[in-house]
Amino acid sequence: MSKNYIKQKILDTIRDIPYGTVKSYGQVAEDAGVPGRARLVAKILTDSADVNLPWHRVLRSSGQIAFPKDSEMYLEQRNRLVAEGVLIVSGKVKMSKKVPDFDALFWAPK
DNA sequence: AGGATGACGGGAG
DNA sequence: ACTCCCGCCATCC
Repeated sequence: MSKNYIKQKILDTIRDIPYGTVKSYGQVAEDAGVPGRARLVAKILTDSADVNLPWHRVLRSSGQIAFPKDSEMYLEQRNRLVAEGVLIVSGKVKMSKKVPDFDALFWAPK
């Protein structure tokens, strides 16, 4: 189990996140076979500027975007998520895979 | 060598 | 919802 093998595994896991859905750093780590290594996932994202990588589909377990609210990256990530139709309420993405109900959609702040 | 720092997480109060 | 606090571990002073 080389260091690169794990890195590759994590990148693959991120690439496999379906369009319009999200996963937390911890979930990615777990699915990649390295539970408890959320920080490693973040680190790998930091130094992989791969354009084909859906980095915007990875968020905190709380559903929050990991960047400061006013940062460039924050806006970029938020825009990409919205573009994929991901529902965001009060700055938090709905982590549930369940389809949001009518009320949630109707009352969601613009 | 040792302390501080992260695109983090979970538990306790 | 919010604050501390600790586990985690690669990196950087």
